[in-house]
Amino acid sequence: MKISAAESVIMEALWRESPRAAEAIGAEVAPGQGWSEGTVKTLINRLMKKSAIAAQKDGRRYLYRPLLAREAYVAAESQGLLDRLFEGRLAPLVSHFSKSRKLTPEDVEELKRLIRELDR
Amino acid sequence: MKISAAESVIMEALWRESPRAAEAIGAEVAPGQGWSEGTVKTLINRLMKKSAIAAQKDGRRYLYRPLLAREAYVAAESQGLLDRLFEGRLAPLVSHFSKSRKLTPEDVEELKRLIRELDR
DNA sequence: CTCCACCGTTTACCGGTGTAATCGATGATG
DNA sequence: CATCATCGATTACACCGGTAAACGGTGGAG
Repeated sequence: MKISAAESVIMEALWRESPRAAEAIGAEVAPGQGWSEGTVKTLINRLMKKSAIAAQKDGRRYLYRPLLAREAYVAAESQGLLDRLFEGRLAPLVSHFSKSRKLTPEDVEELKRLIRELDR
Repeated sequence: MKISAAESVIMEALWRESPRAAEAIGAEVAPGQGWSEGTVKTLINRLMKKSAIAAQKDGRRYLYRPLLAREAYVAAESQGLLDRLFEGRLAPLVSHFSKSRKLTPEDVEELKRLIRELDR
């Protein structure tokens, strides 16, 4: 099941810390997104219907935690982008960024390090 | 204005070859997507409203061509993914792929080549 | 025991998207 | 010239997503 953009904001909050109550999630993300508490509740419910998160009772409230791992989500999204725009391959994407000069010197340094590791 | 997934199929066709008539676009993409000709027309119209493509009259029909450059579209989509999932930086994305072993030897070779070029 | 505050659930609504049928103009055909 | 086949334009409609208010149960306060 696809996670929408707004839903992913909730997921990110839970990936940062879980389990947490709806109130805590709202407190963290609602102001920045300009959301009301009601919006947070709706998104939590939709994520439960999609089985992306689960709830465990804690007294009178629920604590939520992710069922979908961030790794899996990131992998699917990234692969999707590569497939749609770069024939499924990573090198053309890197090439795109290098051409558009969006790489900081630190990026270049880290890329070099990664490549070196790949050889071992 | 945002280009939707279905619309991007039309864009890709026009990026491959333009200007072209609606019929030619449909002939190329409709069967693969399971679309009728009507669907192609609708998508073309929406892209015109979004000023992502333009039409020039050619006798009794129109020929369409992209106004939005593929480069710009790819750049926006890619940056969006990086921002949402990798703190806006490229290195973490590459790291993600290397960790999940999604890199072919050719990918690694090409990445090395790219990195070498970056130093110059 | 009663009422309230709180929390999750249900319902609402609008705009966008996927998918398509219908309409209306116009060039081609008999 | 009248009719037909074609195109693009208009309209349709259901579903999803963003945003939120209303509803309903229940634990705690008086």
